[in-house]
This record gives sequence, C-alpha cells and structure tokens, in this order.
Amino acid sequence: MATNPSFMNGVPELLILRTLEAGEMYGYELVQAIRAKTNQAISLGEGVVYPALHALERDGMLKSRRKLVNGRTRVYYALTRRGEKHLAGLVRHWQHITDAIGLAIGETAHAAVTL
Amino acid sequence: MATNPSFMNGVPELLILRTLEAGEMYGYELVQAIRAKTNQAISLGEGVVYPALHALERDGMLKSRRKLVNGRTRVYYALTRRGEKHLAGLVRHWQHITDAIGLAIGETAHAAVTL
DNA sequence: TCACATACCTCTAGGTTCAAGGTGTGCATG
DNA sequence: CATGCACACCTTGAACCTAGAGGTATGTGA
Repeated sequence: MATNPSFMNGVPELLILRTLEAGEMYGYELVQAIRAKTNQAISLGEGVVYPALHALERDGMLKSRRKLVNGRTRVYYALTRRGEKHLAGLVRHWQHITDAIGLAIGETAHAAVTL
Repeated sequence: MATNPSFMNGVPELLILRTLEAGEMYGYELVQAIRAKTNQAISLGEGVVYPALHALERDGMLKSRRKLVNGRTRVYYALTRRGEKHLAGLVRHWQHITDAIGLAIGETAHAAVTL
C-alpha cells in the first residue's frame, strides 16, 4: 500500500493533463501530440494513454464526450476544474523533484513554469 | 521483457552512482547523504539502496571492501571505471528526458551539467 | 480487394519501488 | 546494569506502473 506514491511516477498523467490544457483532444491524437511536443523523446503507448484517460475520468479529472467525425467515433476528453487543480499540483511536484535531483547531480539549473 | 527500461526508472541508481563519485561510502551513509543532498526531497529507503548496491556490484559498476570502524563492520562501495562510464550515460539520459518533459510542460529551463 | 492510417480498447508480463521486518553492535541514560 | 536509541547490514512481500502485443472496426487510396 504505497501511501506515498513513488516519487517518479505519474509522468504520463502529467503529460496528458498538461496537453489537454490547450483544449479537448481524443486519445489517438494525444499520443501523437505528446510525441511531437517532446521531439520524439517520449512516446507513450496507447496501452498507457487509454487506461490513464479512463482512470482520470473516473476520478473526476476529465470529462468526455463522443463526437462523430467522418463517420468515425472519437472520444474527446477535456479538463475539469478538479483536473486543473490536480495538474497544478503535479507540476509543482515535478518541479520539486527535478530540482532536488538536479541539485544532487550537481546541475546548475534555472527553471520557470508558465502557468 | 522491458528491453527499453521504463524511461523514468533508474533514478535511485543515478543518485547512488553520482553520490559515490565524491568518494567511497557505505550504504547507511549513502541513504543519509542523498537525503541531505536533495534537501529531504528524496529519501531512498534502505530497501532500495542495499539491493541496488548489490546489483551494481554484480554488474561491475561498483567494487566493495569491508572495513572495521569502532568494532563495527562497514561495507564501503567505490565506483569502477565501468561505473563511471555508466553514470555518464545515465546523466545524459536524465537530461534528455527532463528537457523533453520540460519542453512539453512549457517550462523555460537552462541547465548545464558539471562533470 | 488489399493495405494502411485512423480510432478505440484490453491484457499480461516485467521491472521497480516502498514499507516493514529482522539481526546485531556500541553507547548513553537512568 | 538494564533499557533504549543510533548505527549498520540485509531480505521479503506487496503494490504499482509501464511497455508491448494483441484485438476490433471504419474510411480511403491504390
């Protein structure tokens, strides 16, 4: 029962939520958007994205609606207010952790997040 | 069979190796050194450190020697040349990943590693 | 008709990490 | 001298996450 989530986990979650901040998207689109945004450095498989999307919706972070486009069904996901708040926390946590590691590694880093 | 290590793994390994770069240390000391270096942000349990140390030695990244101090036995670990090279790769990888995430998150960051 | 990109989804195996437990020594406190 | 705490090593179990492969189905272009 990991009361403390592993300090390194939830990066896919962070990436998904952050990407969705720009506006609603559907799963398949997200996979590619993230790959593009990270210059191919990070490529989340669909096996990661879809389950994450479902869990996030179950927890009230996202809401979805089905949309018919070209005879094809797409499920668009959008951030809820709860999701936005959660995202802000995730970003802060990510900052905190990477700063700490950068410090330990002996990196000199200056980072600012634009929210 | 994760041929590709999960992109987020190996942080404890990175921290351990990097800390050992300053000179040989024993497990118990490492746990506290890392906690101190990261301002308490990251606290690796002994259940993480000891197994990691053993695996790292098995793989030729570290070599150990027993030392008697105040009637107590300590096992000191030191980096091998192989370990140093491995560490350099881990640092580069970490940089790459965090840069990519920072990019996706919309962070403006400038970091330089001092090797 | 065949193949491929789109679009959704599930399942399983694998590796990692955490928390807790277990052994034993030295030292300080009462 | 007994009790407890810091030191120092270690293993085990469960929980978690991710990757990767697999499965269904539609539209479009060759």
